[in-house]
Amino acid sequence: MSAAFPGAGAESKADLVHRQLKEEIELGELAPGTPLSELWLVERTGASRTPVREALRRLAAEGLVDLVPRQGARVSRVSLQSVRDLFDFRSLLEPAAIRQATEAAATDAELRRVFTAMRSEFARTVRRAPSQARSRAFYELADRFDWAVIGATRNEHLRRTIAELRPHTARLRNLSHVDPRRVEVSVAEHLRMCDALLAGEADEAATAMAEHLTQSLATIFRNLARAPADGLDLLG
Amino acid sequence: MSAAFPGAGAESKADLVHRQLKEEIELGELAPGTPLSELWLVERTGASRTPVREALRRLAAEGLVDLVPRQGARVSRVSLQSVRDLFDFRSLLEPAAIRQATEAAATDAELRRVFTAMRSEFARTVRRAPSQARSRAFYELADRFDWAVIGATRNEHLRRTIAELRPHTARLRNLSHVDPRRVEVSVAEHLRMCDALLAGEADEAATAMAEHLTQSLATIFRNLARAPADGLDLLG
DNA sequence: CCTCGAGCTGTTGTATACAACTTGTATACA
DNA sequence: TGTATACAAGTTGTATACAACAGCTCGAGG
Repeated sequence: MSAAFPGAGAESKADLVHRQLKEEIELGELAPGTPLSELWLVERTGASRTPVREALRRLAAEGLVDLVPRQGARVSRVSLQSVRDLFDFRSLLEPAAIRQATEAAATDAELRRVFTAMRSEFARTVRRAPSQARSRAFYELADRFDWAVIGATRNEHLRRTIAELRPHTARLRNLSHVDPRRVEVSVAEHLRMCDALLAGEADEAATAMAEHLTQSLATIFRNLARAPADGLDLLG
Repeated sequence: MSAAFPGAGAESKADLVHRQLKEEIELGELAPGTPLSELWLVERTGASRTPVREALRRLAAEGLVDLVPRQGARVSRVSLQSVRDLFDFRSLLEPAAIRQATEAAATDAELRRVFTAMRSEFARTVRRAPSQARSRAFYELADRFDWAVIGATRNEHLRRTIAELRPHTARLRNLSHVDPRRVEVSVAEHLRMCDALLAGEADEAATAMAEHLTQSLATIFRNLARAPADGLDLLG
């Protein structure tokens, strides 16, 4: 019983290429602006042009690839303005999402269990000595937190839209350099969100999320001013 | 010089099929649930399977088509829950958008001119005697208003997301029956939005938009309860 | 009467050949 | 020297053939 529902067992080649490329773009292995010729991707992935094209089109719809007709695809560029836009938009969506998650948790014991466990993990993280490993562990945990919030979001459109923004955020993190001191503060922000969510205080949770995003953006900009990052266009 | 920027002059067959299908779905000519076999679309449009597939994939990304792997595409279904989700999401996005538009108009004379002209048109509409023609004219005008707001939205993500929701809203209007009395009220709501926007009162504009959306949803549900609409699943 | 399975039919997934276009280069000319 | 033009290489857009899979009918067996 490997397939839970029809068509779930098999991953099409288009899915495969899409997933691979998405991952590489997210990790920054394919830098912004990198040309993605269909033929090159055919050689690289072993698939034929048809699934490669489909993957590129899908990535373009997600904003990870810029597609110019009759000219080809490139990994989408990242400008200062696009970073601002991304975080402004997240500041609109994610407070609303955590508000819905808070309301959902009020009547869903399993959800409360998940967030309680996460709260413990965040608390453990903050007691560890600063290190590369701790930073990695924290961001992995923060990712799981974000996905949990997304999963608890009732509104289909809201859920899908936030999910689509995540690769952009992840890429930004992998393109810029991590500030170890940021981890301390960010853990505190996540603890605050967990507490509010578990206490059923939707407004407080939303506020905490908004401030968390504001702080994240500020940190990114501060670090960018200091260390003019690798794959970023600083035009905007 | 018909092409303002590279690749703008020619519309690919994929673009064509996409646009045609989108329009037919929006108008309700292709009812929710209608199967969209690739071969059938090939016969219908004259294009080959490759562009047809691309169009279907794009429509699926926009949520207008449901795509089941190895099984095919259908025009996406509309449930009561999906209508609620749509309007809840719009209530989150569009007040923010009109807020940005209001701020933009404060420093953009051309934008003010556009909205002033629209205000006049709305005022003219309200003085006409109720009729089918007036309803059509009003909705066409309301559409232009929405697009103007979208166009004045600074945030790229916000703009794209709202634009992507519009076909869903339009389809809903074309699937259900128009209530002539709603026009009266809706015109007033649009006048209020125009006034606030032109006066530079962003909060008032946002509030007006939020209430407008609330009223729209309420009307749709009221009419649906009375006249169980044609192409809608009433499961949710 | 019901269940199960083989085979058929029609569908989507994939590969590939061909057409149309864009860009860069080399050459001719003012 | 600068400019325009024709050619060539490489790219994407499109059509189509083939492969793999899902659903169905129909008959055999219990």
